Amino acid sequence: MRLEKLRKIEELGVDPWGGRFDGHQPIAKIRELPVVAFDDHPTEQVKAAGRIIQKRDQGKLFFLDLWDQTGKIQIMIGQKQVGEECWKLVNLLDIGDLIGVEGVFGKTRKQELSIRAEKITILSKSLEPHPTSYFGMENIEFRLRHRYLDLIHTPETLQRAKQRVLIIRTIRQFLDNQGYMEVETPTLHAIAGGAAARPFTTHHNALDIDLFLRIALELHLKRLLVGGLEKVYEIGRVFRNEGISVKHNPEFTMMELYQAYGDYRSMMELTENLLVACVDALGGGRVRPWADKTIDFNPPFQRAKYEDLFREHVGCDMHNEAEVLQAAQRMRLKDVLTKEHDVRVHELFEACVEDKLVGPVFVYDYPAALCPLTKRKRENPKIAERFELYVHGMELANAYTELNDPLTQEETFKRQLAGLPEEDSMAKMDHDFILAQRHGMPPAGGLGIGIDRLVMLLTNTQTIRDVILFPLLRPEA
RNA sequence: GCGUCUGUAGCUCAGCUGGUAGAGCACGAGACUUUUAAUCUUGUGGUCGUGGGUUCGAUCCCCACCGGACGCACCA
Repeated sequence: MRLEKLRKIEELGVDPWGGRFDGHQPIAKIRELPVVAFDDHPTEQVKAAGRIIQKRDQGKLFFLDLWDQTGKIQIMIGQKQVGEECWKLVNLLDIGDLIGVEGVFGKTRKQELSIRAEKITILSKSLEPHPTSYFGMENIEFRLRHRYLDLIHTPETLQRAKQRVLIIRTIRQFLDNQGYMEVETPTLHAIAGGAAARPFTTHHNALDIDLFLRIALELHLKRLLVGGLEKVYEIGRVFRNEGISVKHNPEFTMMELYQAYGDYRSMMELTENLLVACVDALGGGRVRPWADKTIDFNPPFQRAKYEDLFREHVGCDMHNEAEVLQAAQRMRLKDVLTKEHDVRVHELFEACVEDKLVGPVFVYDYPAALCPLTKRKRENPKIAERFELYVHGMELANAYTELNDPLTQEETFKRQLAGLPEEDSMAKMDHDFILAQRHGMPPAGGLGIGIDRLVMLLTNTQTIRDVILFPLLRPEA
């Protein structure tokens, strides 16, 4: 059917696939121009390009709704006004086609801002019918598999995509202004370290070696600290070969930064300032909606010691091994007996505390065994100088005072390796990294933020797949 | 991986104690130079996710498989 029209357009001597179309204005800008009713003979010449999303055929007069990234506007096309050749073309237009319009800006008798077309240029024919604009796209799978249509026909999807860009741009500006240097480190790793996650495996043919897609940015950025890049960050994709959920996509975007001569306290300040900058950049105030609740981003954020939260919600002292074991058994945690104390502690924390954290709240001072890359407190080596920022039960940021002592680092790597399948261990022995550290790594604060989750929280989006344009889906049969 | 729900026209959805399907929009034809979910007349459009089974007969019941949603598990 549409192929038939395509042929007819070609018979008119017109290229249905268009070409360069210069000098058009964004529709939103056109709508801001001073407006005169068509009956009062406006003279404002405008030029727009976009997609036809609706058509109202009035015989010798056509009304189209033209849509571009910035907005939509009505196009009025009269047979007498555009001439015979153009009129033939207009009759071959469908919803979904891309066109260029040149004409006069004004408003109709019904007060609708419009462009009265003098010339129509077809820029591309749509051979497939588009979803109807009124009913939109309800089927989630259909939207995800046809994100290009979702962006056109679901305003919120485009809105979120734009907000994501704005958030990332704000982070870059914020960090660049503070003298941070943005770098790119490898995504192909020989050892997938820096976090506890199963990596994706791939193979390099020429070298005939297996490689892993990175699960974190950490270890290369720290090598750069050794190399004298004192304030460094990267925003990049990481890959974890694990389950998919409303909070997890196999590939997601991390921002990690490192500041020489800082610690986790300086990271706390920075995190707070950075988030507030993002919130302010989006507009709409610092108290933001989240499902049927709200999130208050007004600083200072709450600060809570891990140990205190543990006592409050689990009901015992996290250092008391016997009580912790009892609590773990009471909660029916799996394999309690085979796990070491700190692991039990954290499983209890996740089971009893996490969901109760409304936040934003900095939870700080973690059991050391959970944190092989973190500096221990000088006065208490069982505690690591780490915090996580929680918002409505979601981990949004993670920061350490970085461990810069290569001897301790080697020990924590070894200790983590003992008795654990390597892929389950956060610390994979990485001699090359330790060698770098042995050349003198500055004391530093480090911070990681899950960008996708940040976008979720700031845009009131309850599922990660709606802040990622193309989330992973199983291919259709 | 387990459990619950789900898959009908391009889109949004009806339907049926089991008798091989309907609407709106979109698309085609016709009328209309101020419509805006345009309207009016009329027409086209479906392997009812796939494959088996039960049945005289399956979109409907049963089984398996393939997608998807949610929950649990996994994931600091």
